Amino acid sequence: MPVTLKEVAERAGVSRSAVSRAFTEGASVSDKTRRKVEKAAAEMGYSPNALASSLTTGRTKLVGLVSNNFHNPIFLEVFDLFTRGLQDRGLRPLLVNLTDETDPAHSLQMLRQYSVDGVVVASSTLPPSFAEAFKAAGMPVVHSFGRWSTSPDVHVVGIDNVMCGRMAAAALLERGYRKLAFLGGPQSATSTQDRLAGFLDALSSRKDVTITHTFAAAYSFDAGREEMGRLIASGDVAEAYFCGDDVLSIGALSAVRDAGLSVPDDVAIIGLNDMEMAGWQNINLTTIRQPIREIINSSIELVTALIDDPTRYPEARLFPCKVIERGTLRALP
Amino acid sequence: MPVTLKEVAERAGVSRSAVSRAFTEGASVSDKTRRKVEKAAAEMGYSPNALASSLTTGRTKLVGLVSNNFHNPIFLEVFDLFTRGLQDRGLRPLLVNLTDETDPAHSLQMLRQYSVDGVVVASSTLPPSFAEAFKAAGMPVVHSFGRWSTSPDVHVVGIDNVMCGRMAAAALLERGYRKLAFLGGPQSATSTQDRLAGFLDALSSRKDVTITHTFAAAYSFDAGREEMGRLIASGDVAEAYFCGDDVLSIGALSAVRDAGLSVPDDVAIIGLNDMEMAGWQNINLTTIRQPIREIINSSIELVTALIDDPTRYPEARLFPCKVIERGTLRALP
DNA sequence: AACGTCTTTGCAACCGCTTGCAAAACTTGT
DNA sequence: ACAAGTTTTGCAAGCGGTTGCAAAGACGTT
Repeated sequence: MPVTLKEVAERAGVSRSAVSRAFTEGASVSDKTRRKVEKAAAEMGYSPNALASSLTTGRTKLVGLVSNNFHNPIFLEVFDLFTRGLQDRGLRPLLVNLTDETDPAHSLQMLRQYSVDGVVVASSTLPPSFAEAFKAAGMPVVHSFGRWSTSPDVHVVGIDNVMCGRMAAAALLERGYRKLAFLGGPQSATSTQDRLAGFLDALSSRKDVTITHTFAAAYSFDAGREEMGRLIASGDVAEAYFCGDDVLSIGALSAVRDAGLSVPDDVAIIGLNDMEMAGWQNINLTTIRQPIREIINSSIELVTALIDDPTRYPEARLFPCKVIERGTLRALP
Repeated sequence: MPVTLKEVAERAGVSRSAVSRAFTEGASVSDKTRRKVEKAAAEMGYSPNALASSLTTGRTKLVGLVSNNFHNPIFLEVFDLFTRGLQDRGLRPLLVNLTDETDPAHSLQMLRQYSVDGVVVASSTLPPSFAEAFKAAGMPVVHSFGRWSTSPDVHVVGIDNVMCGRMAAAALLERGYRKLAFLGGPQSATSTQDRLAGFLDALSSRKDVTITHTFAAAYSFDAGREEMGRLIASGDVAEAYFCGDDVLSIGALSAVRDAGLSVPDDVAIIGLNDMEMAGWQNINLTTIRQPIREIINSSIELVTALIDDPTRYPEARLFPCKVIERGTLRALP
């Protein structure tokens, strides 16, 4: 049904190679034949079949965009930035939803079947084994929002979660809070573990502060609300909470207010991410901003570089976070 | 680099056709050779190149998922459901982000280059011309969340927006509100136009109600907040608002509360969509539920049917909506 | 053992495009 | 007008598969 190279060639009165060359950047064609070809192509509405050409060039311009975060609103922003960034560079995102998937084998196979040029794993909750499996299969991979390490196995772009934990601790201390707690996301997520580790580490030498920690079942409103509800019901409420993520914080906030407690007077909360919603006037969450735009641009840049040079030595790119002052912590003294 | 059919054939000691057949459902192969092939394939880690086979079969199992709604949180749910639904049927979503894109030509070309088997346009704000352009190019298309019509040009799956407008009007009337208003999304969106039309129509015969309407610049929190802020500042506030969408409603709610007015006593609001957030305790928005899960499943089912039979006559599939009672309208008398 | 029938197999052409290579067509210089 | 050099061109093979067709095999009858 669609027009092929051969038909254009016939119409333009040139060989198939000529047509192919007219559509390939930097190929050797005279202006004259290029024009003939372009004219014929335009008349017939021809555009080259990217899949067929991938067969010989070995490039599909397809990039696997793999994630399992389809319930945290910040990921809508993530998908927006990724898809546009990729499109701008002529790459096409093949979206892979890994919700409920525990074994990389299946997704690996499908990414292979479609010979993607590269893969971006965008998730802070997916175990590193996914990115590693893709890499082991020989694909250029970057794990965005993955765990930092000094000698990473795969390329990682994200933030230093340990540092964020420290930063949260410092912010709470500075403001005079002494009875502190960490309300984390899923305990299995590396991001949760690291944030907690940093938080605890920063406070370890302080004899005057008490610290507790618990985990919510997921990075979601309901999980945050439920966990905070449980804490309140148990009677053991801290002065200030570092919540593992904004959406969790917002759930926690809801539970706090439902219990008739006020924020930040009775309970203070600092989140992490700075998703759009955190700035909404009716939420107004103090939080640690994760520079997702930079992370994503860097990830895209890295994956394209990796496609050109697959032997690059794995690196970790970290971006600095900062506290965004809003209404759920009291002001600095 | 990856293993090819030929290598497997050599290892298994059979012809290339035999290998191909061993991997094709319903092909004629004896158990004996199938086993030989499977063994060799497993040992070598072979999986067939979907792109190469698409060349002869004419099927890529790629489906274009086209949208421009990357700022309305409900679309994260939409993407989740679409990607999983497609994956479950062995189809791969090729995501196309149309933000800032006004001309279908560009996306059309890329969908053609990748010879997608079908296209789903998921948007209530994209003009019908996109879906129509894809269809005109000969692709099976369904427009999810598109405008209903008795004789649609392309297949449409969604809700009856006019009916929703009527439903909102009825809900407000029933509860005794008489000074009503519509706060719509972008005026250019067909969904906005239809919701308004239904709303006005249902109230047209009522001499005892007053109706006004305005439009927000986008389906977003900020736009809703800003528009409602403007209305409040102008002094002309209605008793009850039908907002074109939940996220708009939540923005409006924020403006109302900031102005020191109470909901639903001073100002009542009913939204549309019933996104997850509408149910959050700190938002608790009365709204009209749009059954997105059904819409999406039906869309997927329709697009696959369309792939099998591209001549199907365009149909519109509408799903019923219903009012979800929460806290932003007063109770029924 | 010879026959007919049904299943399985391999050959070879093809899907739409790219590309190394050698021939053809231009330039340029003399 | 010719040689030498530089572009530009087409041929043909190949990318990794599929598939129509005819030959080969398996099987059951007689």
